[in-house]
Amino acid sequence: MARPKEFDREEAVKRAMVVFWEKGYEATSTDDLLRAMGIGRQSMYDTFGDKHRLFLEALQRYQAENAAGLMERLRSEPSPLAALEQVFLVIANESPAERARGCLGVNAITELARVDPEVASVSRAAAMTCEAAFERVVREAKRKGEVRASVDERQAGRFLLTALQGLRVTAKAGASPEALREVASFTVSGLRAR
Amino acid sequence: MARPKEFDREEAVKRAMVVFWEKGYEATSTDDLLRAMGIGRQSMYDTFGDKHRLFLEALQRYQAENAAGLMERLRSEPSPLAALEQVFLVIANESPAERARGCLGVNAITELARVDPEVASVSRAAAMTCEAAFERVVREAKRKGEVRASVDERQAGRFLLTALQGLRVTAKAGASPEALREVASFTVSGLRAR
DNA sequence: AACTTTCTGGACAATTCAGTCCAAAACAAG
DNA sequence: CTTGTTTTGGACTGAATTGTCCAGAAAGTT
Repeated sequence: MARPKEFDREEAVKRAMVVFWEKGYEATSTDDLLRAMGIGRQSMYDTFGDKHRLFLEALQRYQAENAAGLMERLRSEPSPLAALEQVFLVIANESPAERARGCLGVNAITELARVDPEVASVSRAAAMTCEAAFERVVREAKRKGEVRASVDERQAGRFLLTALQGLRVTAKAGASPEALREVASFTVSGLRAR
Repeated sequence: MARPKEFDREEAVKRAMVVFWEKGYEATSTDDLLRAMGIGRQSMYDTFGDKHRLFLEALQRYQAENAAGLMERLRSEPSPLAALEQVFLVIANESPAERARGCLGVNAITELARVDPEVASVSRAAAMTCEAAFERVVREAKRKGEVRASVDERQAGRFLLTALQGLRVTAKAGASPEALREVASFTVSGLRAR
């Protein structure tokens, strides 16, 4: 055996993730990444391969964390519909800096999905996970009578993911917190039993 | 007087627009642009200033055309709600290449709004125009009894723009036409009077 | 303590980038 | 046809890009 790495791999990916998140893939230089990760050039290439591989790893980590956060929030309230609304309201209540950052998943899709099959594949997998989570919540909400029985659960799941991505774009475009809150409430209210 | 330009300015912007649309801002090189526009380097710099100015002009032209298309489609059906659904269904019915291209407006927001005030400003203006158009249609739909009277028109307008942007992201992520159609219908059905 | 393996950091190479310069060509007006 | 102005295209520049090389340092193993 020999000398162990001086840096923490997880921590390094996390820091690279933030840079990609804020600047996008193309606009991020390897120097940006090295400075943020606090490691040397060779260490980066040895450990992660190249910029593209590092990006994929950062994206996957983001999607995993994001999905976990989503599911936790969906279980945080006794009322499924209230939890759902909470998921959307969280975006409206973020700090201006966080809202401007947007969603790394959405950013990756719009910047790269067209020409990068690996990014497209990771994004599709993450989308299915989120849709399924939304679908479960809608089913539960129907069971509790919060959502009309006529609502198709799968369609609703897909709709909710689309609405969430749209809200991320709207937030990044600079919409006010009040406007975002209105959209959040409106989105959920479309499902509500009346 | 002296020698007139050999190329058509409008046509050149249109071609540049397509390149930015397909590749994004950072990933587009000036050479890409010159080849697509079919003009020389100096002509481009003389006529448009620089890459950034050219992008802004292309983005503004896109937003103008996009808004005009949206309003036309919103007036294309006797039923406001049917016209609204049409707006969303059009995306689902585009060719795979068109769906993968996404929306230049959305792409510009996610790639640049955070660091480019001019892009942010153009995007906000376009958003207001679209929201207003949606708001008018919702008002008309309420008048005709297609939409519940309890629906707030402004909120609905904002919601619809967000949903449209989300659909553009979902489409770019590779969702099937059927899935997109479902989301389109579901989005509109949330407003429908029952 | 010696040896072997791995990590590290700085220098380096080859492209590629946006933007400028300049000379020659094209065109309108007199 | 001459004159004056503008366009045009190719060569050029300096900076920035990603990725490699190499020598020395650090650590585990025996």
